[in-house]
Amino acid sequence: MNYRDTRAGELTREDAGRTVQLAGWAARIRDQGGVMFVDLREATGVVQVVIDPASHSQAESLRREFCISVSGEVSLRPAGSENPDLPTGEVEVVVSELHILSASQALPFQLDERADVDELVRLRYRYLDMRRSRVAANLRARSVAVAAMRRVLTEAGFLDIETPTLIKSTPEGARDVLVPSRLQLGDFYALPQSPQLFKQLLMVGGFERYFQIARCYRDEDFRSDRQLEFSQLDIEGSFWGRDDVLATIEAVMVAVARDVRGVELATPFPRLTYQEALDRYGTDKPDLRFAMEIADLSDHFAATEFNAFASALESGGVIRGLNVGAAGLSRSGLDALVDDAKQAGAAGLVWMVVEDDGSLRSPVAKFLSADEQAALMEALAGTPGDHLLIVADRARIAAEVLGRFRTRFGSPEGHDELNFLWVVDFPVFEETPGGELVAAHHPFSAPVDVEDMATSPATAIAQAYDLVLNGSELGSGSVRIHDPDVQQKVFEILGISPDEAERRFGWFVEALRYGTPPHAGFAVGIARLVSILQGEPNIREVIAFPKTQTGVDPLTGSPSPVDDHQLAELGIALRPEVQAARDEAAGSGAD
RNA sequence: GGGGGCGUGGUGAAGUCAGGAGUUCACGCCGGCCUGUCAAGCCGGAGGUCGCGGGUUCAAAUCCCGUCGUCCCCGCCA
Repeated sequence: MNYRDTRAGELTREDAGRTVQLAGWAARIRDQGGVMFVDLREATGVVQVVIDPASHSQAESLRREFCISVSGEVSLRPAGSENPDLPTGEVEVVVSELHILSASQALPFQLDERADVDELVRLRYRYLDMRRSRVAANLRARSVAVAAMRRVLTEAGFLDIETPTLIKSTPEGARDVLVPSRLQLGDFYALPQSPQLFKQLLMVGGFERYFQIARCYRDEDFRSDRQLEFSQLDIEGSFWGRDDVLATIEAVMVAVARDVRGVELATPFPRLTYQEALDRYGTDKPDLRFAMEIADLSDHFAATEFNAFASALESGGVIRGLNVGAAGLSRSGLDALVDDAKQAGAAGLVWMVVEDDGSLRSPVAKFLSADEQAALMEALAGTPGDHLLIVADRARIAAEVLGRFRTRFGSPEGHDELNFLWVVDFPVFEETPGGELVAAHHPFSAPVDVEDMATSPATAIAQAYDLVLNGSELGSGSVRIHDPDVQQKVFEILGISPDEAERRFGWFVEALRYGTPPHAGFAVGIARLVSILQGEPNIREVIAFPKTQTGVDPLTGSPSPVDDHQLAELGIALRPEVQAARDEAAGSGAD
C-alpha cells in the first residue's frame, strides 16, 4: 500500500487541481459539524485538509495525533479564508479518502507551545516531546551542524575514522565509566573520556588528517551543559602547529554558523592569552559580548591607610575592582554580595555606590583618602548609580570572585549574538584554592619549553588553547608531544613515576618511538555549540534522549538492576552495604 | 558532599507567608450543538490521597521534622 505521494509542507497554489495523497498526524482538529478541518502535520510541515464527515464514517472517531493518510484534491482556499501564518496557507486538500493508520491515546501533555511542561514529563514521553517544534527544530539544527562539519572536513581531506569505545582505563582526569569483561573475569574496560590517544596513534599511523563525531563519557556530576555521555567533533592533524588547528576549526565554525544561523562569522576569531583573560575578565572563558573589565587598583592603594587593602598588598596580593553598573541594589542586596564573595573564597568584598554628586557611599569610604577615591572613580569610570566592587586578595581569588560578578551582572539574555574567542597560552599547571599546583591538562600536551616546565612550573606555558563562545567553553586542544623522551620527562614532572607511566602509557610511548610526526588537534562539544546556536539554556534541549541530573533516563528507566546470573557471569557481587541499602529502600516503599 | 528553587485533577498555574470543607482559573479529556475554521466557538460532564512518611493542632495543601523526585549553582569535570 502506498501511504503518500506528496509532502504536506511543500504544497503551494501551483499544486491546485492536483490529486494528492498525504500521510501524517492530525495535529489539530476543528470540527464545525458539517465540515471538519484537520491540520495534517508531518516532517516537512503542515497543511489543512477538509473532511466532510457525512461521507467519511471514521471522521467522527478522529482525535489529536492520530496517524492518518488522506487522498484528495488540492484546491485554493475560498477567498478570505487563507491563512497567512501557514506556509501552505493558500491551499487546502479536500479529502476524498481517509484512512486511520494508527490511533492515539489521549496525550499526557499538550503538544502546542502554550505551556512549559515539566521536563520530567517531557523526557518520560520524549517521543511525543520531539513532535513539538522546539525539540524538532533543535535536532534538525544539530543534524545541519554535524553535516556542515563533515562536509568542510571531508573536502579538506580529513578522514572520518572510528576509534574504540571499550578501552583501557586511565584513572587521571574525570571518573571513568567502567564496563566489566566476561572473557577476562575481574578486568574492566573504560568508556573513553575522549579518543585522545587513539587519534594520536592515527597520526603515528600516517593518516595526517583525522576527524570523528566521537561519543565520550565522563562520570562526573551533571550541569546544564554536562551529561554523562556527549559527542565531540574530534580532529587531529600531522605536521601541524597551533595556527593550523585554529584555522581549521574556524572554517568549520563559519560553515556551521552559516548553515544553522545564516550568519557570516568574521575570521580570524580574536585571541586572548589565558593570563589576559583572567586579569581582565576573571575567567578563562570570558563572555566578550559585553565589556565590563576588571581593573587592577593595586598601584592606587600602594600607600593606603585602609588595613584590609594594605595587608593584602603586603602579603603579595592584589586589589582589583569591577564596575557592575547601576544595578540598583539595596543595602541588603549589596551586603549579600559580600557573603557570595566569601563563599567563593575571598576574605571579603568592598562595595561602593556612586552618588549623584560623584561621592562614594560605602561602609569603608571613610578609610579611603580623597585621592584614593578619585583614582578609584577614574579607574572604574564610575558614574552616578554605579556599583563598584573591590576585592583585595590573592590574584587568583580576586579574579575568580570578580569574574563571577561580571558574569552575573553583565551577561546578556539569550544568544542572538555569537562571540567566538580563542584563549591561548594556557599554563601547564593550575593553582588549587589551597595554593597547590596541579596539571591543568592531560599529560600529552606539549609545553612551550620542557626545561622551563621543570624549573618554573608556576609560570610554564603549554601549547594548549580553548575555543569560547558567549562565555561557554566549547572545546579545547593542544599541540601534542611527539618526542618520546619529552613525553617521559613530562610524566616525571607531572609526578607520574616511571613505573606508573610504563604501566599505564607504556604502549603509547612505545608508539611514539616509531617516527611520530609533529601533530596537534582539537575537540568541540557538539551539544554545547548547538544549544548556543539555538538559544537554548541547556544541552538537554539539543539531545534526543537526555538523562536527568541524577543520570536517570525517565523514558527507559535506566540505570536499572540486572539479573543475578548476569552479575555472576561477570564475577561481580554488590557489596553488602550496597545490597543492604537497596533492600531497605525497597522495603520502605519510599517513592 | 554542600547551597538554593520547585512538587496542587492529564497539562500549566493561583491558593502556602497569615491553618478552617479539595476552593479557583486556563488548557486538555468525554458528551452535545454547529458548513469556513485555523491555539475554532457555544453548552454540559467527568477527573485530585495537594510527591511520600511522621509530628504539632479541635482542624494541615498551608506550620515543623524527615524523605523522594526534579531543576540551578559550588565542589567535581587531567
